[in-house]
Amino acid sequence: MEYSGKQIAIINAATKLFAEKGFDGASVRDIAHEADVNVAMISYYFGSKEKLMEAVFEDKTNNIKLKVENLLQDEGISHLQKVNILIDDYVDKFIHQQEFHKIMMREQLIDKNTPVACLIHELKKRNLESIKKLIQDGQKSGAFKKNIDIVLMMTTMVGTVSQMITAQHFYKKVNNLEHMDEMEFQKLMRKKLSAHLKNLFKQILTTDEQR
Amino acid sequence: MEYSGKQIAIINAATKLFAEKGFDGASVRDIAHEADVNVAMISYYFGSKEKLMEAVFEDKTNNIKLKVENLLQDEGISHLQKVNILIDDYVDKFIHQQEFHKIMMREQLIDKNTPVACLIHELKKRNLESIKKLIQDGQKSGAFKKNIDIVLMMTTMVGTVSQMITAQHFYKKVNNLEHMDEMEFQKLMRKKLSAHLKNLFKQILTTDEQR
DNA sequence: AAAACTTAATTAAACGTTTGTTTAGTTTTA
DNA sequence: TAAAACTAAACAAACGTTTAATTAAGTTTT
Repeated sequence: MEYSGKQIAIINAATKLFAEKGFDGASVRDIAHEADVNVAMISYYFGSKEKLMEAVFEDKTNNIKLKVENLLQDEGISHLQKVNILIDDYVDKFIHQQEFHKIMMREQLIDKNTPVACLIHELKKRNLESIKKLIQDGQKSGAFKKNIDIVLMMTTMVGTVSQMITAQHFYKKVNNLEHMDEMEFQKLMRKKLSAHLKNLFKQILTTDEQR
Repeated sequence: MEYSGKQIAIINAATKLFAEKGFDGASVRDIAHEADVNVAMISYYFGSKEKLMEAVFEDKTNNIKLKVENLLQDEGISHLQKVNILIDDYVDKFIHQQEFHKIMMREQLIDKNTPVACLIHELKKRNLESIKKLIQDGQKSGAFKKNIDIVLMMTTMVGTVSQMITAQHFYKKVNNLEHMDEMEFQKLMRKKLSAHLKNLFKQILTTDEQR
């Protein structure tokens, strides 16, 4: 789908306000004002507020797919290195698209089978399948141990990053990092999260579980 | 604050619907209908929808405080055992009060300094202080290693459990657990999460980080 | 103990806003 | 000059809240 300048402005304004206030909290007039267009343009271009949300999803999910497929083929790097690259990729994507990820978190909390919920479901399933392959490759080669609950492992990755973004003000405050500008702080978060998750994953994947 | 039967009904209805649909998504008429009371009773008893949300928080945060204070004094158990008890306690509270925790997650996503946001902030700060003591005790005794990023560790605990609850339908589906009834599935989640987090925390706290 | 009075609980209806969407008309573009 | 882009205004529906009237419960007076 090719979007005009105004349509892109609307999608970006919607992304910002849906992330800040939620779908019901952000009115179409808010969005139109933020995008600097007439209210009617939203219905005119997207049909409805609901459809606008779907357009946001179609637009933002294109840049969000993990680069795990190319990783699988690569034979020059170790299995653990592949996992580490995956972690870096995920953390990067999440931080650079915070707004959209916040929208995803909200939508997942809703107890309904909306079109958007299905999109998220498919996205997660596709990601999980790829990662499963990557882990199982490592298991076959003996680099990773058996009996890994991959879904639970992914839950920790997604959950840790989500929680960090959600509570970043809290993290800033308790660590006395309020002097930092936004860019600098994002870099720090990225670094800390990556190192932390790589450490955790190494333990999950390669160390024997204690019983 | 002592609440009458109807007031409790309103608070519980609000908790359910705020969790399902969010603050803006749940109308006062929805809530009144769910609680089987007249719409006007909400303003009559609580003043406003906003104040009702605050009442929900005051009511539900009373049963949510972690039992970490008593743990600190106890000298009969090891430092790692204390952490394990803390994990069990947290997982239990989260699963048994899913609805309220979903509300908390949503509220944390909002970029505003609402009274409710302050309540969450204080709750988290208090919890963090207690856990800090518990960890530092273990460090002084030599049971835990130095240089632990406690906030990051807590982010993983909170994040993993949150993510599991948020995406529990997904977890059910990919593990072919859809035949399970709700109670049985909650037991499984509780067990899996506890074991997983205990394993992770043991690594974070006692194993030397690889560099 | 009955009647009178007071306060609290409860209701249906109405209030003024704000909501998402549509209309009918105007301007711009090709 | 026909199609597309755009606008201000109007639309009905839903929103949170208030009102005015009624019922229930409790207290005081006779």
